[in-house]
Amino acid sequence: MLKLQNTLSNTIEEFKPLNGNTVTMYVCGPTVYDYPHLGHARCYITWDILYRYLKFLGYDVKYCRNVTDVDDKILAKAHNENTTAEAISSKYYQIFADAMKALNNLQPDFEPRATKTIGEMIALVKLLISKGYAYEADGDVYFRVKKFDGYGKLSKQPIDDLEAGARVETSSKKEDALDFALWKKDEENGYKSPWGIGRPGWHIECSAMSKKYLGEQIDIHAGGADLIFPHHENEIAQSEAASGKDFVKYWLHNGFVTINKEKMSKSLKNFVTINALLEHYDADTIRFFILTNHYRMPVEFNDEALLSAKTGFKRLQTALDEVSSFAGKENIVEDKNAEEVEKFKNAMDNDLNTSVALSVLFDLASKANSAKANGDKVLAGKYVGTLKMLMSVLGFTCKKSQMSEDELNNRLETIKDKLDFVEDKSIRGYALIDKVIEIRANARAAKNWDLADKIRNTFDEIGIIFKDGKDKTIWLEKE
RNA sequence: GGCGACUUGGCCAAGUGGUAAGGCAGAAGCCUGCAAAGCUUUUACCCCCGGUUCGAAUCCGGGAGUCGCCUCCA
Repeated sequence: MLKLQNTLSNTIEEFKPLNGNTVTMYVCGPTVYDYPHLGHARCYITWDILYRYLKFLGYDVKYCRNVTDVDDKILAKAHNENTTAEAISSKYYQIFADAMKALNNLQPDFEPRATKTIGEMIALVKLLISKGYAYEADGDVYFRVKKFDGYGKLSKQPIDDLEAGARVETSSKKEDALDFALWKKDEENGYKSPWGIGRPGWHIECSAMSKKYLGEQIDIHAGGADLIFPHHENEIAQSEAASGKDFVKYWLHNGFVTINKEKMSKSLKNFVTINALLEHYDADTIRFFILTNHYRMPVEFNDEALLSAKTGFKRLQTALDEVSSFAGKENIVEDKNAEEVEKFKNAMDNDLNTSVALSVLFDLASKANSAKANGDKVLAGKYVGTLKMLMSVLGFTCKKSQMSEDELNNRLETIKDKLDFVEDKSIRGYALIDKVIEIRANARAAKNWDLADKIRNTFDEIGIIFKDGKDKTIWLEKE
């Protein structure tokens, strides 16, 4: 039985979808005006894993992750770069989408853009006005916070303390300092509405898109913990005031990535972009790094941690590759009833305890390696098949990247003068490597260690390593 | 000031009352012509002080330290 920590109750609750086997899940997506950083990666990897795990459990999941493409920052950037908001948001949406793909996050079932949902937002604002929860003021529309009884129930903020807070934006247009904007007058960049030309407020976007794609009541709404207040609090107010029903059954929030113990963020300028990180570490390493910590805990970024993750993941990858090759395709089977799968599910069921889930993968890798060492292909295939299945549930690519033949030939070119031990000079690419392995195998059989070592050293120069197995030698790209 | 979270071995980390998973790093051994990979073994007075309990890293109280939200923020 899956259990998840619900921010609303601040307790771990059993997960029971509202409607049978269907799960509706909404995640607050990015505002596309800049490069996404590791903090975004953590958030979207976390919820990607929830999506994958729910599907693994057999649920029919409808996953919606919006794109906020109408926003002050987008407009400001467009102004600075002398272009349109559309150009800015399209550019950064594409960068975001590429990053998600590079990280091996699954595509959500719906990925609506705010600018395509304006009609629904206007309808929702109209409804709130008609119910007395909102009011127009000189082209703006504000939500009447004190009219909504449950305000503060998610963030546990006593409304009096909020009011006392000095940092709440005041405006002479508002009836009350706590009221927040549903619609803002903007005659330059706005859309037609009953209140004149303007733009939607940030919070109404998610309420409208969630309602349009998933319905008035949904199972899961997730996002970074920094969205709890005011964003999610305001979403609750808008959606529940409009529908009169509970908006979300389970509110889930992920912790931050920190750097020098401080939250990684745009404003502190202490962020590392996903693209920059991918230049040094592969997607599996980044995912592994994220999964070593529980999703609600902070995770501290530094190179030592990434290096540790890289080595750790490599152990799983090596087991997967080498044991698969040993066992042979016919022996690799997924054993869904294996005790390790049971342990994995127990861990994931416990509020997505991915660090324990990872320990199950190491257990399987270890058992697979041992089976290989004992020459048991059937057992090795069983363990490695199960390992592969569970790695896929966690969203690892499980693909080793083989060097392209062109790249290989480029590298071979730089050592061509040292390949005098290959008689046939016409062979190139992968075939040449195979030939070299054969020559080296013969040299080793003849105990010609000088030649065997010379070959290995020569290829080491171009970043290619030979690993001598029991009955065959394989080559790898050095990292 | 209000609300919330965290403090476990050299580093990271799990642990939801019964005596400390796992990973990285280190050490020893086995295997291998050597190397790589792998296998085996190996290091914890759980921030401090009280309390509850037969028994607490786990529950309660107090203290110290760290962080987050309360403003755009994943």
